[in-house]
Amino acid sequence: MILEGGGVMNPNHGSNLLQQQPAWTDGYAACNVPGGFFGSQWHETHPQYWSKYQVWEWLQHLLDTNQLDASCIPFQEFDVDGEHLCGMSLQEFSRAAGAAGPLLYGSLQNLRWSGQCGSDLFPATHNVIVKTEQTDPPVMNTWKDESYLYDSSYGGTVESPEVKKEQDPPAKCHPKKHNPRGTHLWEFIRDILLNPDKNPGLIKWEDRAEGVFRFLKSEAVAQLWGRKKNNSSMTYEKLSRAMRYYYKRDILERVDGRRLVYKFGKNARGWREDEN
DNA sequence: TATTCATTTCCTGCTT
DNA sequence: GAAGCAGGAAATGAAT
Repeated sequence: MILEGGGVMNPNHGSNLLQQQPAWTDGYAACNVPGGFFGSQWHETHPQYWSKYQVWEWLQHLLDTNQLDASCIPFQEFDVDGEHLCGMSLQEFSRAAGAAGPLLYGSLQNLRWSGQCGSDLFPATHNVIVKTEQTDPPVMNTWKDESYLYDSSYGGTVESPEVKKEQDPPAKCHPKKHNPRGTHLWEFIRDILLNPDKNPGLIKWEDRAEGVFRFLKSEAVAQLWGRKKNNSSMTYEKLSRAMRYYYKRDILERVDGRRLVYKFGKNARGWREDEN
């Protein structure tokens, strides 16, 4: 292992990450295909010009910011590019995503016409004037300011736990108990597995029914995770350490004798085919 | 301000 | 010898 500063722990690690150019795009250029994992980020581009993967990133962002389980949004229903997405009606969003449909629709319309997804995100869903054409430029540089990210406040249809308690039995869509930092690593891994068309040979199921999967490009996954966390120094070695901590929490189970193979445990949710 | 949580980083030893 | 795994220890940063 090569240590920063000649083997001494660098006290400033991560301090300059936002200025650093992600180096991983070089090493995995084979994956840098249109609509793949390595294009520009969704918030840098107008929704009309999103690739399928950017649509997926946007969905993931909504899960993160609204503290929703991945089961709230069936990603397979959104196997479309930005142009197709922008053409979907509120009814189509509701049909595809159920209770989360209006949230998705409102967020998208907000992005399309105001270029923001801040705290007034959801109210826009009720007063959206659907335009039939637009000529916004593909790249909206103001969106590069990510200060709006991780804003979880909106007044949508997904009720607070307090409201839920007095109403329906446990619904599919509910806020997470604790997930202040957005997607957990295991959820990130799971979502790659659940979206094989967005997963250019990074991870594959070994036994779908048992939740056994294998890393095909371990370092590429680590770099992708690092990109999500704004940490360009992420490696598979570090990622795998985080994975091993999941053993204690029964989120993952050990698979003895097989390299790069993991198995979802009883506390991992949303990976089973019949769960969505 | 202290605590908790979910990593992240570094390390040693072991296995493949 | 390289790569990966296991797990201890400490650090980090955001949320509570």
